Formats: sequence, C-alpha cells, structure tokens
Amino acid sequence: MDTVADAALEQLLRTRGHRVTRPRRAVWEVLRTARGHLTVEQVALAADALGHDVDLASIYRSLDLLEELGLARSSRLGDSDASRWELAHPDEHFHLVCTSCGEVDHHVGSLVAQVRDHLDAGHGFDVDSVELTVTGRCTRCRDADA
Amino acid sequence: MDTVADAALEQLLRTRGHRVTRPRRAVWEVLRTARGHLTVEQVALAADALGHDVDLASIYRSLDLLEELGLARSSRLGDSDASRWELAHPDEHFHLVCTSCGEVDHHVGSLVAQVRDHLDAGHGFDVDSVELTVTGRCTRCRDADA
DNA sequence: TTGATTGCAAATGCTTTGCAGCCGC
DNA sequence: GCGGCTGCAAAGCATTTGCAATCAA
Repeated sequence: MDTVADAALEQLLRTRGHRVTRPRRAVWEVLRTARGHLTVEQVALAADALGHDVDLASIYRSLDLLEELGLARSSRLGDSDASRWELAHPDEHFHLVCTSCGEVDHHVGSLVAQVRDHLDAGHGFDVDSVELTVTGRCTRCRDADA
Repeated sequence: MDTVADAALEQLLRTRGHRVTRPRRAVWEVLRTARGHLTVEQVALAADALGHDVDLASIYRSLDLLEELGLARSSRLGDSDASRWELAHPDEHFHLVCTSCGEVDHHVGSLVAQVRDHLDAGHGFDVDSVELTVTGRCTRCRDADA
C-alpha cells in the first residue's frame, strides 16, 4: 500500500479530468502489489483478495485508462490469447517467455534502445514503442530436463 | 503458381504423414502469392479469388499445420486482435507496424540475431524464437501530416 | 476400403457495449 | 444535482471443436 503512489494516481486522474473511483484504485493497487504479467482475470482475483469486488468490465475499462495515462502496459505474450498487463516501467526491457512453464521474465538491456536508435537514425520511421519478445526455455526448465 | 514450391509442399506433407488436400494447397498458394501479413479472413478471401472455396475452420487448421511444418509463421501485430500470417522467411527480420495506416513492413537487420547471441552467450535461456515488433508512424504517414 | 480431413454449425473464451442506477465532484 | 462510472447482462469476434460426409492413399 504505497500512499505516495496512490496520491500520484489520484492527482493524475483529476488532472486529466477523470474521477477517482473504487475500481481504478483497486486495479492500480493490484498492478503495484503483484508485479509481473497478469491476465485480466488474475487482476480481478487479486483485487478480490485485497477486498475489492470489481466487475470484469470495469477492470477492462480501468486498465485501458491506466494505459492511456501511461501507467500500465499490455502485451500479448506466449501463445495464450489473453492480454497480460504490467506496470509501465520507465526502463527499456524485453520479455522472456518460457514455453514449458509459462513463466515470463523481464530482461533489462540496451537492445531495445539500440533498435530505437537504429530506426531513428536513418530509416524515417517514427518509433513509438518497441516490443521485443523472446520465447524458449528458461534455465529452470532446461535443468529439469537434464 | 510456383510448381516447384508446390511439389516441395506435397513432398513435405507426405513425408510427415499428412495428406495433400485442396485446402492445404490453397492456403499455401495464397501465402506464396500474396506476400505480406494476412489475417485468416484475408487468406480465405484470397483463396476464394484464386478459385478455391475453403471453409474458415479448414484454413485455421491448414495454417496451424503449415506452421508446424515450419512453412508459415503467425504473429499478433498492432492493436488488432486477429492473428496475421506470413511465409516463414529464412532470414531474420522484424516488423514495423504503422499506427496510422496499419501498414506492416519487414525490416531485415542483424538486431534479431544479436538478441539471440546475447542470450545464448551467458544468460542460460534456450532461445526458440525472437519476435521484435516496432510500432510508430511510417514515412508516408508522417509526410502526409506535415 | 480406411481413416485422415473437410465443411458445417454450435460452442468457447476474451473483450466490448448498452443502459439503468450510483456516486464523485 | 449533474454527468461520468459502475455493474450487469447481452452482444461481438476470433478461434476451436464435434461430427457426419468426403476423399486421398
């Protein structure tokens, strides 16, 4: 329960002309607490566990809003067809998706920045975001096999 | 109509114990003819235009099979929720998705290979595939604005 | 002939939407 | 009190699946 971050959320919402509501607080709290990549359903369960009973539709709407505000980020990882959500990290990173256990890790590196620079430099493409996803087997699963 | 490629498909199918059927030929022909990133529905329309009336379910099944054989590749590009399919290119490349016109370009470069090497080298992650997607505005759309 | 494969239609699962009532401001 | 938001239920869409008929081998 980070009251500072909560205050920041509230202020940002108001500044942009949105209201501070229970579902929005709840989703924000979940995203901050349970870090990692959550499906919408997992967000709902987590919110429930925190004592907030929020409708799925409202969670979708809140997540979209947080994304619009630049606070959250969605991606389609692995082979699942459900979107996964995480906090919008300021640092560039990419995703490592394990095909065995489904685990998703962050990997911070300069590679994403390199791509950005490369394109900015001479290719005339106005880069908005770079999504780098690597699938394969994580160390743990590989060891488990051997 | 590349008869050589057709023959290759037929042989590969038989080698793997699959049958050579009308839907599979049709989907393969579409993927080879209309290059680019096609949704399943676009594949269906293209097949229709080529004189093959194939059911959507069969197209899904054929595409899955072609992917399993390493001949096709699917990806979730842009914000759309429909998968897009393309031929499995032997060369490493990444995707440039324009948020204005929706155009998807290939961009060949060594960056994808770099990621692979980087991870193979010291991070213990057994890389299977690397998916690098860049969203932003293409040259044409940017010029149109100015 | 024989069983893999197709076409059709129904089902599934994620996500969106319409709308009446509620609540932040 | 006003108007944005929520909750609920129904609708939308991409994709999958069950099954009888079909067709490649």
